[in-house]
Amino acid sequence: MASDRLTLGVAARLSRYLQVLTQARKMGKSSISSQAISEYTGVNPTQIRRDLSGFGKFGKRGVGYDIDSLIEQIRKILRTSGTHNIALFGAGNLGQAIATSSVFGDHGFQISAIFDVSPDRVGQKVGDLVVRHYDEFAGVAASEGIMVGVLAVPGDVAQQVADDLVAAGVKIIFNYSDALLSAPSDVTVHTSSPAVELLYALYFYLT
Amino acid sequence: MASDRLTLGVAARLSRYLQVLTQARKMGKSSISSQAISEYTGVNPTQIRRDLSGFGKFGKRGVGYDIDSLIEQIRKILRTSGTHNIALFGAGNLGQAIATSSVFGDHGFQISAIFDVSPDRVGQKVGDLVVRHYDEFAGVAASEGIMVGVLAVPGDVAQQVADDLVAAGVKIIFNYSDALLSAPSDVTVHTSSPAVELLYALYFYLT
DNA sequence: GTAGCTTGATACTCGGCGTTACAAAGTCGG
DNA sequence: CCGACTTTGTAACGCCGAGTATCAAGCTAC
Repeated sequence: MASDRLTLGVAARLSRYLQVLTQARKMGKSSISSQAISEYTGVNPTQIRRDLSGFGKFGKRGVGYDIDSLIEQIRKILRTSGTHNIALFGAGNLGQAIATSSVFGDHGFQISAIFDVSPDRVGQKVGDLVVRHYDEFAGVAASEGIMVGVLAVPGDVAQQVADDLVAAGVKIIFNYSDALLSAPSDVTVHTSSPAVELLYALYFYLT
Repeated sequence: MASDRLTLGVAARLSRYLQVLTQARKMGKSSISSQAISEYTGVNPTQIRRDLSGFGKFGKRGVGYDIDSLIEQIRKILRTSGTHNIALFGAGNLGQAIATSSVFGDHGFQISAIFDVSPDRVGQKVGDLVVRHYDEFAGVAASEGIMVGVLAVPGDVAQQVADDLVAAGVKIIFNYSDALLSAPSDVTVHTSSPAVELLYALYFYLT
């Protein structure tokens, strides 16, 4: 079994290819060249071909890569082929935006529950789901085996929620709040920080 | 003039340090060690010290770095000290979430206008701003010198808005929609793709 | 069949980053 | 005042990822 862990760089690039492929498919394309992927990702075309050819011969010379089959192949490589249940915390503006967007669904992540504490929001429908009270989370986590939690809560309660998630066995926390979160080392915390990315982009524009 | 462009890696890390420092300051801390920054960013402490010491001696041995002055120094290095005006497009759930959040403001980005096309939203107040009609954008861009545009619009109109931004001289586009955007090479397009980042995190958890 | 793409593969180089090690400078407790 | 401890600043070394250049093989189209 060639379960050699991919390097960070390869895994990151494969994920990005996946995004481009998913969108290209939505736009009705059926095949795409490494050159075209390069234009959308900024990754060198040779690098792209090397990344892909390391796992098999997915492309057709003179044509490019078949989008549907390439998506499937990359999903296999990343071991994320199936559907993954995720839980969303916070049904405010941000939570609603996430719940009604297709960004997660397009990549095999199904939001299986939304939690909030506000009585105004609990019981309301957001997308296809009904917002449940935060107290119900422990039970849901146990029965559905939630591994990923998405935090769309205010920064001052984010750590508290994160602690509860860790206690319930969640292994990946996606943090949309601006708080810095502490978690055990076996839990992956990813904090979304648009302003930081913006600073970074701005620097390269200014110089 | 030492306008040597920083390498990609250094600029990216400095931006992340800035996020940690900003949050640490909010939590009332006044100084921080490279070790502590490392725990939040995952960057090697030696690497952090090397990044910083390349520009001057900012720390105190035995103590750490003074947070306020380090933030100022990094801002200087990144040439992003001042306040930057950005324009937000789309006043739906996502747009409102962005407008009322402090993530951009904390890093010197001031949202100076919000645009939408829906009559229901135009004229409404979001945060401190009144939503303006999208048609007004060209005029605002000319008078305020907007360089950064944030797209919180549906995917099917994102490219159209992006084209208008390019025409108005915007140089950095931050795309929250799931569409792939085409733009001239002198315009930086950054697409937020949480699902991709999630896939990436999931891969490393599964293996 | 020929011209023109595009993939697949190899060799080479360069640079970023982790690692290790250590001196210098500060804090803290007695 | 002294000694233990912490933390920065700096240098040396080596690995590995990624860009570059180059070429053969295979597919399409005319």
